[in-house]
Amino acid sequence: MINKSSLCQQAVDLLRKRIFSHALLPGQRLDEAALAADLGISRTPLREALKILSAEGLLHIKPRRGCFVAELTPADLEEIFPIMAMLEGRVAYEAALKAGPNELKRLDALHEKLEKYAAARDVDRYYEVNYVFHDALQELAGNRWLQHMIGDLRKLLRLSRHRSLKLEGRQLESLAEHRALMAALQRRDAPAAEEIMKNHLLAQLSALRRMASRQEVA
Amino acid sequence: MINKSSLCQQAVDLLRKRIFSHALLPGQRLDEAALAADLGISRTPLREALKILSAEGLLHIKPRRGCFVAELTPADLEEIFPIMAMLEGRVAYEAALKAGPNELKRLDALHEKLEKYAAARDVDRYYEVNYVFHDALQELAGNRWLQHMIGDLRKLLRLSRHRSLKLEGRQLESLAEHRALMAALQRRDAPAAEEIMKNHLLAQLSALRRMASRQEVA
DNA sequence: ATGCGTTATTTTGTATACAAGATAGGAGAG
DNA sequence: CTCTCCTATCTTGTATACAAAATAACGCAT
Repeated sequence: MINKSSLCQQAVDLLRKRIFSHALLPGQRLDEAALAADLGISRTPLREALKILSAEGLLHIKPRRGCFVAELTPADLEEIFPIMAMLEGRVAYEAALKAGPNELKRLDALHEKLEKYAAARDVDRYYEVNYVFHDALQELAGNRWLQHMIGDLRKLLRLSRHRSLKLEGRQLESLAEHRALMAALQRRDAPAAEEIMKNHLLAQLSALRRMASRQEVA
Repeated sequence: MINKSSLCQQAVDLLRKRIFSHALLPGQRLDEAALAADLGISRTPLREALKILSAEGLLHIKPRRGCFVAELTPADLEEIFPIMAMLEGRVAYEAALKAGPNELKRLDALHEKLEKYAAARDVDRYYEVNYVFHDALQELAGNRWLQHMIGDLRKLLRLSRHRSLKLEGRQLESLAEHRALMAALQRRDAPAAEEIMKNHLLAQLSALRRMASRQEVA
């Protein structure tokens, strides 16, 4: 690991990683002096990093009161997932239009991996490959701003663990949705791809709802 | 004007204003020392402000080389407007579902103003009221994250002047679209409202294209 | 013992000082 | 006269020091 970039950028990267890995928990307060000492840097670049993360929505800065890791409520998820559904749906639409034989091969290879990990009940790898698949699709769509918007929201969603795949039967559903998506892409059926992707995202939200209500009971 | 917030926040607000008013032009380089002196603050809070504006996409920071006002290319607009169309379309959809008699009255009042300023050929006021109308619709939809996403993109679009209304006949078209939107809202026809709003945004892009090609000729 | 007010301490916000990389200008060689 | 390399200067990046606000602690009165 080469430390070539600025300390501010390094701090941003590291804190993001800590937030995503839940080493820093939503709602938690960050002490500047302590964090700076921990990272081995001064408060100046650290504060710049905090401002950046705040602008990204991962932190909330309360003036004169400190910096807190952002929290997503169920109500937030109810808003964010439908937006993601639109954006990712659009990606699927554009990708279907642009998909050449080579790109389809690459996507299909990723899809095969999904099938494999699903069969092996390996939720973590499935999740990971799923992420790569969506990423590959975005690259194929080649819409930088769409990618940017989706990336912003995806970052926010990583604030808490949303492992809807752990819900009984959800992984199979997810896999079926991916299968249908691949079929639509191979048919170059852009509207179908869009619709399937939308429903894929909305199904995730639905699964999360079911998990939440189950936890309330328990 | 009370200076109660932090110097960083004040710097953010002021610089944003300068960018939006085109006192700072896309591509322009910002000298930290000079800017700090100009604002009467030190470089510490100024740099925090620059990081925030960079995260918002209004500035680009090239490490060790300085800070530049962001530029939007026609290609960027081709990507951003369709995304705006989706998001604002969704706002119209949700607003149509939630619209009560009082809210419809308020929107109608704003629409009347639009009609008035259009008749008076007052492009600036039309633009302003148009903005308020879209804002009121977002408030009515009551979807904070949707509002947030749209706000982010709208900020970017303000980097350069996109006065599509100045194009021959465009203002009349725009007005007709608004009229159709109001009608759909009053009918509580959410899908129609969504479609009209989408087309309203895409028509703006189309007008911008026509303006660009006309300028190329000239 | 509890509630309030005052003081002490911690923590954020800002300014200044310094280090290192980038730019510009000039001197020397071809 | 032009190109290159070296040096001087400027600019960004970082650390430290200080001011002001917020929190915590303590004592006092009820």
